[in-house]
Amino acid sequence: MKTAHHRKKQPEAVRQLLLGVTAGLCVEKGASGVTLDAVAAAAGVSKGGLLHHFPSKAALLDGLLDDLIDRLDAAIHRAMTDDPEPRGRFTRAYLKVCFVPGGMAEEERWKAMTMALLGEPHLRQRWRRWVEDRSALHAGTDLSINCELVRFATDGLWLASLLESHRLDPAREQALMHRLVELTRT
Amino acid sequence: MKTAHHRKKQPEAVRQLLLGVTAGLCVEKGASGVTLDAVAAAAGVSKGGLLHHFPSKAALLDGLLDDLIDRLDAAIHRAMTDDPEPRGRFTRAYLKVCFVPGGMAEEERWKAMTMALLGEPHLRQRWRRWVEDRSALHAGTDLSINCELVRFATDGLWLASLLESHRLDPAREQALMHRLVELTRT
DNA sequence: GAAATAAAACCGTCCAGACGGTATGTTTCG
DNA sequence: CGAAACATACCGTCTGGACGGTTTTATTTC
Repeated sequence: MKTAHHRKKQPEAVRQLLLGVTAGLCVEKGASGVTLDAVAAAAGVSKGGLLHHFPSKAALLDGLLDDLIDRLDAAIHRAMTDDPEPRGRFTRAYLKVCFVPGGMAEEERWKAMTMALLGEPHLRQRWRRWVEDRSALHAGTDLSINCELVRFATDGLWLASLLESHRLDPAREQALMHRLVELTRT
Repeated sequence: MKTAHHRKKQPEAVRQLLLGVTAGLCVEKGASGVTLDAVAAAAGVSKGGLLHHFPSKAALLDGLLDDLIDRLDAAIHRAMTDDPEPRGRFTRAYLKVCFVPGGMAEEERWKAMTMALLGEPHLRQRWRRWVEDRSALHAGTDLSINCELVRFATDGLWLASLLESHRLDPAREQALMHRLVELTRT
């Protein structure tokens, strides 16, 4: 790829591209399909270039997690400020961000990340930390049994979409969402 | 089957051992830690021996899934026959099997399996088939929104235990379970 | 403001080790 | 014996990543 030399350099764009390609590859070919060669090739970058942005494979996955946690935090925060009712606010935001179309735009990447997460003990721990932190942070408003239930159901729904399990029809999904939101208010 | 005197080799036992070791390795070292060499070493068997029982790595993982699906079906069936109430019977059994201590003894192996499942598109599809089949099979008794909700929550709970997220205290867990069972009856 | 210099953003190659798998023994058991 | 249950040795490929070069961009200097 000779043109790469003469192209205008946009390191941040390349970085994002690499993360996106990593995520996509993870979904399509599975966790074992994520190799430096494959990522570099799919992104139209040499392996050396890839290793310039992320000095190791672990750094690449860590970078992906960092990026996505930031986005998730931002999306949740956005959803929470739109919600006047304090009780169960975080739980509703969590639900909304995960499943309302515009909530979390990068669904594909999250799928990928979840897979890598479950596969790699190190990432698993980092994720666990995030969950604990957020849980403690919103203990004041989202501690009820029902809220906890809703959050677990959200995770379950999420897992189902990840596994591409039986897609329930939209009407039913709508009803389920409504019921879940309802539960956060009791 | 067991003539303790002259039976030195117990191929079936070795087979089970290999599956167990595979599962354990997957949990401890992550999906990438599952290599034929590692499995063979951890089981105290040569790689040739391992490949005698499972002619390929894919066959090993498939075998693990087969084995666990059989166990899951059996456990669910057992739980269902103990339940007099038809409505939501399957959902309650699903919940019980996943979280009552004696329900599903092989928790470690299920954790491993889920990871491998999410990582490998092929296994993902096989699992999806199982979910669809069971869902259709019990459509008569477990079709309500609440049942679906409970099943999703079960998956979420299970995912949390997989990630070793914040272990909620037993009393709270008990309350949550009670609430979930309650929901299956409405 | 242009030349000089530093630094960042890449490329292409090579390699040591790991990995899945084969091919070929050797022991054990019915 | 003969087949199943293992072990040993080995091979081709792939993978992570180290390394040295080249080109683009930013900064300083005069």
